[in-house]
Amino acid sequence: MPDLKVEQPKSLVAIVEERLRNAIVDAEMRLGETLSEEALSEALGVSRTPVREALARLQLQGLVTIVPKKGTFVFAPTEEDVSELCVFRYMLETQALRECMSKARGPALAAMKDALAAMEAAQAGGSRRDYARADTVFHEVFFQHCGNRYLGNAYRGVSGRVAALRTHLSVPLEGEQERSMAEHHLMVEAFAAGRLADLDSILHRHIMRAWDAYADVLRSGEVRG
Amino acid sequence: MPDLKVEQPKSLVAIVEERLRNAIVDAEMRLGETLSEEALSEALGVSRTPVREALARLQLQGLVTIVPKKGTFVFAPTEEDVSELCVFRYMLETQALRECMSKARGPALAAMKDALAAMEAAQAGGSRRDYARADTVFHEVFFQHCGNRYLGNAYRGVSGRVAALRTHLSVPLEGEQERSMAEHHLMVEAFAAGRLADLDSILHRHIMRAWDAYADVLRSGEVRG
DNA sequence: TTCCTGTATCTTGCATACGGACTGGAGATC
DNA sequence: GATCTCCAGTCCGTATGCAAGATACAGGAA
Repeated sequence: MPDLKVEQPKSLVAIVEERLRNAIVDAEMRLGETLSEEALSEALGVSRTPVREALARLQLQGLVTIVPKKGTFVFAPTEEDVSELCVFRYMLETQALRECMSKARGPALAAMKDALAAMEAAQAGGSRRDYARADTVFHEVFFQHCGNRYLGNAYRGVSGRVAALRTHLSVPLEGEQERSMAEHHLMVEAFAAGRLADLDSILHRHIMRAWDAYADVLRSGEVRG
Repeated sequence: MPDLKVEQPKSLVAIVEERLRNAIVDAEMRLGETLSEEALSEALGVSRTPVREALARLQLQGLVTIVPKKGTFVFAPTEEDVSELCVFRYMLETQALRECMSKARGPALAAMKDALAAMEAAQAGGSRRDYARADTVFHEVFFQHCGNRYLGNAYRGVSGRVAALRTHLSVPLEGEQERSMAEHHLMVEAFAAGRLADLDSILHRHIMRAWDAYADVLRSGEVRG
């Protein structure tokens, strides 16, 4: 018998969650913005129940903050937050890369090259949002091939924030995107060559430079509602 | 004016979540056991809504599995699961210890000693459940003092599973608890002396030995409902 | 003016109702 | 006896209603 498996239609909760997540990550909403369950449910054309459940999930991903009886707000990171997030992210990514290299070097490399191509395409296309998305995909590759689901889950738990910061706080600095591309190229090269130490240091520099940029923007206070 | 701040009564969701979590972690429920939202809500004396929300949170902690339209089940780890979990746990704990040592050595050491004392008390008292709980607290200390909330969150995301395995899969092997105590003592000593490399290797041995024990029990198949 | 207070209106927390999807078993059919 | 079909029971997904806390603001008292 052929494989006739049908995919289940997504639940409303899943749809709402994805929609809201995209709205936050793609900067359709401002950091700190107030969200009302009722307003959202009306805007989305569903009842409050799935909205509420989706918001609860997003809270666990750190994308919104729910204050009892007051309201729900898009997350608003402090400088310290961003710093800790970067440190944590570096820890996860470096570990994931280590696992990738020892367990699934070939497939991981191929996927990284694909993602890199997508980044180049986005850069050529000139859309900052597309570039940020491709960047996100690139880093997700590490976790798809690391062979440890818990590592991947942990990353998923912060990837929303990372991606959101990328979109909200990235400023089109002179040559910034070019430097980012160059670093990604270097990472792929180091990975292909199996130079783990180099890879670590590039990744560290890459993430910490991003942190600098974010911190600058945060200090300038331009992103608050 | 004196400080008269009142603590907010916990929400029903939080209460239900904690209650269910304890029930799973303390092995009041069997691994793989079926949970019905309605049955739970009746047993707990609340409506399905908070139960449902609590179950969703527990799913994100990996303590239950929700199958759409079918039911909710207490998690049932495979041998592979446990292996990946141990690897991941070692990664997190070793990183947390590193941060503790460089940022909050004194307080962390004090807290570890307290936890150790509690473990000894539990051992003297002879309750396996109390010992397992104290063990859990000991390892949580690392994350309370590591100064990185994301690291702590990531641990919270798996600590339920870790704690549950401790209770479900630990068998009172000859001298097992004594060996565990000895290892914890060694860890505290190494931490106090600032011997990070030793600490790492003790921790690694400690976790991997636990893994061995769990795997044995899993293979024997005694824990399934 | 300044401060307090009552109230209108917002928010979420929780309970409940209904319908669709799944499961297991009794009975019919071959 | 084996297999199919139908049906009742159970579960979840979603919508809706009500209660209670939080907030903002108008209006009165000092």
